[in-house]
This record gives sequence, structure tokens and C-alpha cells, in this order.
Amino acid sequence: MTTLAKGLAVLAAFGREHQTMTLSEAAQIASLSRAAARRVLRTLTALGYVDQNGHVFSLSPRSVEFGFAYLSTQNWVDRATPLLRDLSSRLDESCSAAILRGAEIVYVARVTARRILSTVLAVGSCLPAFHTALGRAQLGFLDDAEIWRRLMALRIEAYTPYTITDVHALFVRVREDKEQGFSIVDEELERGLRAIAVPILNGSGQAIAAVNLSTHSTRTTRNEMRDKFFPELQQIARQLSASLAPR
Amino acid sequence: MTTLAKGLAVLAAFGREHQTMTLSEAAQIASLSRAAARRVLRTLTALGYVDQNGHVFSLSPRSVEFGFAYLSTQNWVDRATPLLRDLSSRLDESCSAAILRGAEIVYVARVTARRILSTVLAVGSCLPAFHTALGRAQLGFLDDAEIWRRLMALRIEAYTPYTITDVHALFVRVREDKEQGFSIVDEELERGLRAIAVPILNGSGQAIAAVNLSTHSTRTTRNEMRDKFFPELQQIARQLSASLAPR
DNA sequence: GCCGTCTTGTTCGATATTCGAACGAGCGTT
DNA sequence: AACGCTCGTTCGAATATCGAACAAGACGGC
Repeated sequence: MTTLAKGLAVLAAFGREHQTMTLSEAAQIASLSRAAARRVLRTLTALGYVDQNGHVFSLSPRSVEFGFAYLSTQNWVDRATPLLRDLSSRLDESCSAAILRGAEIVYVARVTARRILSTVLAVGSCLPAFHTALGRAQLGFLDDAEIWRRLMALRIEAYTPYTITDVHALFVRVREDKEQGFSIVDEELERGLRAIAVPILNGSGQAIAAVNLSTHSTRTTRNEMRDKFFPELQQIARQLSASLAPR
Repeated sequence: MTTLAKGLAVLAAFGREHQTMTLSEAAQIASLSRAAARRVLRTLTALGYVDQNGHVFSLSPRSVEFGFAYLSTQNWVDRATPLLRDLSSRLDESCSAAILRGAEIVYVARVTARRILSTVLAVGSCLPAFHTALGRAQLGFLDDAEIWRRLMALRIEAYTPYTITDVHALFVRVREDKEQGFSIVDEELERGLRAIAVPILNGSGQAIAAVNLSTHSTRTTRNEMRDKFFPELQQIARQLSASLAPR
């Protein structure tokens, strides 16, 4: 259904990079004719998924129906939080779960260590997938072409002096992390931040999300992460994978 | 665009009540012919928003693009968490933010009091809007017809002996709460749980979400909630409203 | 105020897409 | 094997969508 695909392309074009769009912008970004874009936006507005203010369109609160519909069907998210909370309490570190979305991760569960007083990102927040352990633990499950497609579309920024900015190096990292079954990322996104993540697999062996533990690099060595934290996270990931059994 | 509307109707039919659907179920639930439903599902599957396992369809992780797109455009969510955390620490109570979605609320931010050790619901989790302060603080901003539509479609359950099950009484409560600018709900959903919520308004004076504080009914009287907690929450709601200024 | 430029809104015959009834295939039950 | 149910396929008919052209609206410069 061509028309449906066009509509979804416009709906998907809204996001952090295009929080609002005019008719012409929507047409260009979604690669539609102006007339088609107009029809789409009119329909989306009439259905309540998009708001119009003058010539500017933006997503309406009703559009969350879809996103949270997925989460509400994923019982593992409800199960993840207490598991992450328990681990966070025992190790006094912050734990999270996130899913992959394009070239970003989206947090779906977060537990912050009690000693952390600084600002933390909320659930629903996004971070660059290729430079976070949560992303790198999942990206390797895509096929090579898809990884490259996302890499080539990436506008790579050096967040810290340690950020990997070479796409070939990133590809290699993603592949290596897939092989070893976890990912450790050191200060690539934020100075001082070291994190380890483990993918959550579904019945087909595909990654549907990942769980992680993050800490300050002065508190833990990479070896300690692998030896001490990895088994804990793996245990949680396995429990969550098991809860994905068909209902 | 009729076709787009049909597609979105099927996509919106997935959720907690219909986690998976067969072709026939989707056609019935979305009120489409079987052929139309089949075309929709085929397109949604081809685009990656829906997964197919035999004759059973379910939402795929990719469908979160839309829901989280909305959140990612709402900077107030990022700003809410530290504010709620601060309040939670000072008062040693749990705080949350939620948006309204049909007859449910969806948590978008949650901060649990340190003394709480029991299981809490994760962000993305849903609760009945008409029986929670977070819902009741927002419902009054809908027009009467819409409130009634949601009430009539509601399957009301007596969660506790205090649950209001009469739709007229619920309507009156919603209206009263709108007038007073906050909502206090006492043990209607869970024994012992008392909560107060304040709506977050956008530039047009419409509620886009609400923030709340919940406690045990033995710790706080309703008067204390109104006198002590309401001004704090109102302050937070106002700060978040102010951060909604057009960019 | 006038003019030029750009974006949006409307129109309508042409075209593409969608439609669904009918049939066949596959599966499970008796 | 027969039956009932759901799904997959087909194809002429019906309908929805199309976009080029024109008009309207908004804005900035002179």
C-alpha cells in the first residue's frame, strides 16, 4: 500500500532533528510531492496524531500510542526494572536497558545509583548508538549492509578525545563486540564514563534490547567489568530473554 | 487519505489488549475488510513496523520510532526527572510524570523514594487514568463529549473498596479536579496509596502531561497534601510549562 | 503602496491504487 | 474422507490519489 507507506514516512520524519516541519519541509524530507505531503499531513492532523500551528506541523501527544503500544506488549520491560534495581543496589552503580532505534539507543528502563547526584537522562531519551555500550551490544546483530548504511548516514562527532571517529574502526568494534557477547565502551561519549552492556536476545537469537551498567572509569577497570559485572548482566539478560517465550 | 487512516487504525489496534493479532482479528478489531487488513499488515510488515510469525502479527521494535519520536521532541521530559528527583529526596516520597493515552496514563518519568523497597512500575507502564491522580489531573481538559466517550468505553473494575465505580461520580470528580487545578486520589487503585497530581499545561492552556507525588495514606492527610505538596508540584509544573516555549 | 518571491491552498481530468468477491490452498477436527 | 475455518491469490471494477496549473496569502525590500 503505497499511500500508507508515504504516510508513515512523513510520521517517521518527525523526531529530534525535525521537531516541527512545514509542508514543504515534510515533502522534501520524506521525498514526496507537495500534494502528497499535504494529504498526509491533513490526514494525520485529522486523526489527531499531528498538531498544526499556522504552517507548522508537529507530533501530538496522541502519537505516543504506537511507541508505548510496543512497550506495553513487551512484558520484559516491566520485569527489567526490578532486576536492574537489585543489581544497582548491590553494586552501587547505575543500570539501564535500551532498545536500538536507527543510529540511536532509546532508554526504556533506568535505575540510578544512590550516590549519583548529577543530572541523568530520562527514559525515552536517545543517545548515539555507535558510541554507547548499549548500542554497540546490539548493532552487531544487524547484517553488514545495514550496519554500513547506518554508519554512512552518521554524522560523527568527537564527543571526547577518546571518541572513535573512523567508521572502519567502529565497524570492527561492532563486530568484535558481537563475537564476545558484550560491549565495553570507555569515555567515548562522556569523559570518565565507562559502561558494559549485554544484549537481550529473542527466540530467534536476535537482539531486541540490551542492559548495561555504567560507572566512573576511576572506580572500575575493564578487567573488573568483564570479570565481575558481565556475569551479573548476562544473568539478567538471560532471565529477560526467557520471559520472551511466546504467550 | 482513506488508506493511511486504515493503516493507522490497524497499527493503533496493537497494544496490551491485543499483543498479537491474526489477519481476521485485525480486520475485525480495526473494522476493515479482510482484504484491506491484509494489505495493511503486508505493508506494515514490509516496512518493518510489524513482525509476522506464521499467521500471527505483532508490533516490532521498529514501531517505537513514532512514540519515542514524540518524547524526543518533548524536552520537558528530560527536565522533569531532575526536578522530580530533587522533590523526592526532600520529601522522601515517590514522584512521577505521566501522559494521558486513551483511558490510561503512561509513565514517562519516575523517581522512587529511597525507603520504598517494593516493586514499582516502569516508565512506559500504564494505569487506569480515571482512578489515578495523574489521569484525573488531565482528563478534565478534554471536552465533555470526549470524557463521556472514554467513560462509556471503560470497563470499570473495583480495585479496592474505595474505587469509584459510578461513571457519573467519576465525571463529577474529573470536573472538580479541573476546577481546583489538582487532583488527590485516595486508595482508589491501591489500598494505602494516596497521591496528588498537577497538570502540565502548554501555551494554549491544554494539559499535555501531569506530575504527581504519591505516599502512604498513613503518612499524610489530604489537607497536608494540599497545603504542603501542592505548591511544590505546581512549581515544578510551571517550570516545565515554561520550558515548552516555542523554539 | 507596489512588486517580487516564496509557500500554501484549491481544482479537476488522468492515472494509479485499492477494492472485494470468488476460488483455491492449507490446516485441524471429527 | 469430509467439513469448517482461515489465509493467499486473482482480476475487472471502483475508488482514491495524483500533480500541474492557477489563485491566495505572507513576507521583505524599495
